[in-house]
Amino acid sequence: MVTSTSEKYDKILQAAIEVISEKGLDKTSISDIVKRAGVAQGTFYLYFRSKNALVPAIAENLLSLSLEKIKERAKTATDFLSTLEVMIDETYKTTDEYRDVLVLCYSGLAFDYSLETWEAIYLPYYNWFEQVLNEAVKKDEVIKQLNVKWTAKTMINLIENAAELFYIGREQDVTLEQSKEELFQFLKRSLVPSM
Amino acid sequence: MVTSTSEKYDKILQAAIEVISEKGLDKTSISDIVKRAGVAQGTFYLYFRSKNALVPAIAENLLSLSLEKIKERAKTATDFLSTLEVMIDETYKTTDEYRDVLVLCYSGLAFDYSLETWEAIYLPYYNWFEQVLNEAVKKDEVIKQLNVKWTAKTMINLIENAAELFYIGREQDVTLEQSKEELFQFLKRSLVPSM
Amino acid sequence: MVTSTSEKYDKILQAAIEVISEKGLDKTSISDIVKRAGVAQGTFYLYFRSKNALVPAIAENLLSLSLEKIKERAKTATDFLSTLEVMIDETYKTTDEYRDVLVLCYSGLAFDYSLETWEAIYLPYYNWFEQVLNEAVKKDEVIKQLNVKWTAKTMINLIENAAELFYIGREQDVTLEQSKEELFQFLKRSLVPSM
Amino acid sequence: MVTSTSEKYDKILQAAIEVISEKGLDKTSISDIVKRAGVAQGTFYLYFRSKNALVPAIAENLLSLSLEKIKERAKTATDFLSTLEVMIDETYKTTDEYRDVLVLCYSGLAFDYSLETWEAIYLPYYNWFEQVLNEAVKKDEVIKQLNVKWTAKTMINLIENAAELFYIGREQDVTLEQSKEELFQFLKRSLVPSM
DNA sequence: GATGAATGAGTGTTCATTCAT
DNA sequence: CATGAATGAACACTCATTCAT
Repeated sequence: MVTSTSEKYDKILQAAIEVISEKGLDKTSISDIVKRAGVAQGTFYLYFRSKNALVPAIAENLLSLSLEKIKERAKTATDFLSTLEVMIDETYKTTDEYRDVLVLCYSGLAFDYSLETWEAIYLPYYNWFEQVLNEAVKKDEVIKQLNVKWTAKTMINLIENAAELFYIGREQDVTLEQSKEELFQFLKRSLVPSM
Repeated sequence: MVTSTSEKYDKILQAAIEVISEKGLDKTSISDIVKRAGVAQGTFYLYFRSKNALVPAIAENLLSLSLEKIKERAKTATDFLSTLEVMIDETYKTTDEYRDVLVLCYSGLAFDYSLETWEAIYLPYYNWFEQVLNEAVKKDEVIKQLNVKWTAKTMINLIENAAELFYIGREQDVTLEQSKEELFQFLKRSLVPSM
Repeated sequence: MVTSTSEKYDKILQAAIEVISEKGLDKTSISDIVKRAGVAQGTFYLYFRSKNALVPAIAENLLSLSLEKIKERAKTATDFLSTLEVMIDETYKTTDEYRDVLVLCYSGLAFDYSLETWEAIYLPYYNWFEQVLNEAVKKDEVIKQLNVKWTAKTMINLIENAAELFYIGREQDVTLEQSKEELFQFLKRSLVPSM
Repeated sequence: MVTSTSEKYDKILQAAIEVISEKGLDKTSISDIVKRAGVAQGTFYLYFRSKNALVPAIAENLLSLSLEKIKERAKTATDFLSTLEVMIDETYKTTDEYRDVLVLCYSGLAFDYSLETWEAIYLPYYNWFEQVLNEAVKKDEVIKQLNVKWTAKTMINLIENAAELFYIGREQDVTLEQSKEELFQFLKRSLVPSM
């Protein structure tokens, strides 16, 4: 996953995100994308091996943006629960903004990519959150009997899913605040010592 | 979602599940499916509006099968946690058996279907589990301060995701038993009163 | 061209005229027609050998209707020019009412039918008008140096074409009355002795 | 109607005229055409929006060829009747050479094209002949009481129809010379002052 | 690097037609 | 006569990809 960021690469990637948001991956043609990006048909293939190669690239782009923001805001968080709040809030925000492209990314495996690709994309996020959990364990902010690796992955997935459920599945039973709060409490109960 | 179960419909659906399991949706042609099903090309379109219409149909088929089994086994469960165990166990089993088709279904929204379709498919499962949760609340088996609707949806999603993570994401850090146990404890801590 | 007029035959033919008027021949499927006619798919083939067989059938239907009316009204015409006026008027009327189907019929040969079919359809019209012309010659109402057969065919074609030009080609330069009058004078000048 | 004449465009168009002449439009597949033209399947769609888009393109091609020749030969014509003779002769020739494709073109409206398309194709022919008629009026070669626009259109149509009737409808009653002569006299009587 | 004309394999879908009931 | 489920051949069209410039 080389993030060779040239001007054209970015143009194409952003155009792809836009067009796919509007039409869905299937109905989006390379022709649509290059037209929007303002480059030639062949130029696409200077930056992406194939149409399908877009999906992980988009995912990486969005996920690293999102992680960036989370890390930034988490700097000011003094305890684990504040960090958790930041993660939830930021994940909901990203999901709201990119909901149409995110269904692609969250379900990337529905497109025949090697797991390695996706592991690689999520690794920085997983690693960072494992670290957060480990520190929380040390500080007795969360219970000790956790498989940290499993918990990190599962929680990240759960948060993404809850957001997806809210924005895309359009739960009509709860408000945004209620959804986030319910999720927060759900996780807190599971992780934080009763007293 | 009319479950008009004619002989041909079933033949085609089962053939589709088989072929898609082997080749993935993209690389599966209608021709592949009808050949396997032993019907004519045009017959497919008597039962499915389009190729994409297969996805919700498959999802409904698998989910209702799975729910059937869960309900059956849950009959013998005396308390909430036993029921939870059954759900987890059965979800992992289904995911194992149909992993390649399930990525399609779990990520159904990546294909341009109306949410209504998916809501309708999941509704029986959601409804059943809401009922289970409500009874558990009554019996003080789980905490009272739950938004039952939200919790039902989220838990079902979480269990599916954990199974997907294990089988498809191929977690290498935990065994099957560990994964299920970790999940069980995670949910138990969040739902069951401390003592 | 057997005009075996059964109830279903008529239903199907009328339905065909309606649907083809709306969607054009190409985009009209047998399925559309039988649905409109309220009969079963297979029933169509009890009355028509194929989809293409509809075109001459429609043509015959419309042309014989039109000829019927012309003959009826021509009975009261005392001279050749009155008869000509009736032909023009009635042809314009039919063209107006069935313009969308008539393009099919007027250009029937664009569909691979044997000329014999079309000759047969037009024969009664040609024959009747030849007779009219012959009588007019006898009565010195038209010039003598005419090839009657050629003139009959050509005039019928010309009248149909002028009507088509007016209604379908949507001439914007003349009114309905002007178009008919211009045509009438055009033919009169060519056929009627100067004094 | 952009006559972007690139090499490939011409190759495809000529191939289409040939194949359609042999098999008719319906039974001609794009595959037939591109094989004959020696280009790839997809190349067809770089130059024609669809299969049906061939029809006006062919019509324009043939009509402009025909008009070219008429204009050329008409240069030497000293009076209106000579010009008329040229038109008739050339129209019969074109109809003879391209009879199978011309039925398509003469009946273009049977294919769902906008009238504008056909108006545009015929416009140069109409315009040229209107001019011819106007000059003839000035020179007292034809009668004054003509609606020139209507007459131009109608005469062009009539000539085309007479030729079609002769070659395609296979009149068996007259020879080529007789048919042309009959037509010429028919028009002459209608247009030229008696003395 | 950038272009965009050309490629041609690949496939979903339609629909006229048949035939067992 | 009537039905309508089943057929399966046939095809227009798309589009990811390449490559000469």
